[in-house]
Amino acid sequence: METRHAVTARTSPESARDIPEATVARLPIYLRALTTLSEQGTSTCSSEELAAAAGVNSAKLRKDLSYLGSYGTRGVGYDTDYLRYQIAREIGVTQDWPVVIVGIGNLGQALANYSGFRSRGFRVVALLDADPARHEEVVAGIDVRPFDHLEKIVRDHAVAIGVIATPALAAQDVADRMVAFGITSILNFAPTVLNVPDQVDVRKVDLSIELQILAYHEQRKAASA
Amino acid sequence: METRHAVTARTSPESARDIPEATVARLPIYLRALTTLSEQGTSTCSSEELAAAAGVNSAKLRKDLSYLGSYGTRGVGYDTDYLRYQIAREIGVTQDWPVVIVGIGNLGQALANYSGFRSRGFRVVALLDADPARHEEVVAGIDVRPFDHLEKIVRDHAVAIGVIATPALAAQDVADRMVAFGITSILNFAPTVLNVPDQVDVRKVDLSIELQILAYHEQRKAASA
DNA sequence: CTCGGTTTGTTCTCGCGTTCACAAACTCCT
DNA sequence: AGGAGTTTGTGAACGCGAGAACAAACCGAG
Repeated sequence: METRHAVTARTSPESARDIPEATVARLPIYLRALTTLSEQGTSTCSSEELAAAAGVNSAKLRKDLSYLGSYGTRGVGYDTDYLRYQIAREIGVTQDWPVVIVGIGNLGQALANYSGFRSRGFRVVALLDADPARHEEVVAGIDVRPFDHLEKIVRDHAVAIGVIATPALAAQDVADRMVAFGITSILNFAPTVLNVPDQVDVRKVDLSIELQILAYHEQRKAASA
Repeated sequence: METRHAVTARTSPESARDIPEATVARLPIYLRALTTLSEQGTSTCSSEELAAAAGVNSAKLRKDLSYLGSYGTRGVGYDTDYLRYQIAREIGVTQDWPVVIVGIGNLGQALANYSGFRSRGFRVVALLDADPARHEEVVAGIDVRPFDHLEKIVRDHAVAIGVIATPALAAQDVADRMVAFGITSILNFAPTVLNVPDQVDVRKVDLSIELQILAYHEQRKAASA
């Protein structure tokens, strides 16, 4: 986890409170649970209900929400749609985030096709790949373009978020260029530790690491049986 | 995080110590870093070097490793291959883990093709999908088979780990059947909270949640600029 | 208007994880 | 053999997050 810069001193008065990292990581879960509840026609929900839908403790949920403000009504609960909007606004998904994906292998294609991005305020503005053979292709309705176009695309669309879905060897180079062209948040699917400046946020998703963690616990279960 | 059952009392004498969850989550990272170092011809490394390769603090690394035992030499460092083997053994990836993947959409295909599984002790023994139209296909050299075959496959191959890459609506049902047939570890890519018994471990990977977390920080950066 | 029931927001305590700092242990050089 | 220089392993301090518990606030009935 990157150390947050302690420049929380004198920003805009209303968004000054900083939210614990653990809470930030759960807000999207609450958002999804609220959307589900809303689609089921629930207009009001208690912290108990919402917590159950999100798979967390109700005390934790209430504490998390308290960092955003007082959006509930005691004795009643939370207005589903109102709370949903407040969380979405706090996360920042009420606005549109242009995203560029680099590396159109199996995973890159899966990401490009993933409808969950678009519906949550993320718009894939470009798919890039180093392999010229792929530049003919169209994936998810988007042309695959040469990696060289990165700079122009980032500039033209004011892209702040980049996704790396390349092989491990290429990842650091891709990250370096992304940073050089002004991208400040990277979601990395390549199995490598990325080296980036402090101002740049990196989140890593590693499929095989998750499996290995499961294997460890599985081994323990087998050993104690 | 599921609460660990406190049956640590009288298990096999050598693997009795329990390793903190946070450490377990980092062991695969160390494993990868060690493999990289080994491939580069490094036969010995200090905690400082290894920590740099893994992207963590060297004190944290040493403490993590101390839970496994005393595998280093003071004044010298760690033997790369030896330490690598010890971590692999502790995680459990020296043995072979049969894995079944359910849901062969874009993501399922990406997972089936991911070479990082096989090279780390995971073997995909079956690809299942509910859609009959896909049962003709062969993905990554493996036949796609009907979801009904799950029970037989789990029994025949003694599968303990299942991967869910279906749409959100199908995920809970798939999980229920996996559990019913004896699977005790689930890696869930579907954007839903799964309900499973306590003995079953679930890990969740959610692509859009990671992006939303980045968006939150990105918004903060923009606000304080 | 008051009172009982309900649910939020918050305070407090506890445990886990991170980090510092240092003693113990090893190597190498003289 | 002895001492200087490294590097590990760990004890201790610190900070953050989880959960319990409760007071404050709201609704509705009488």
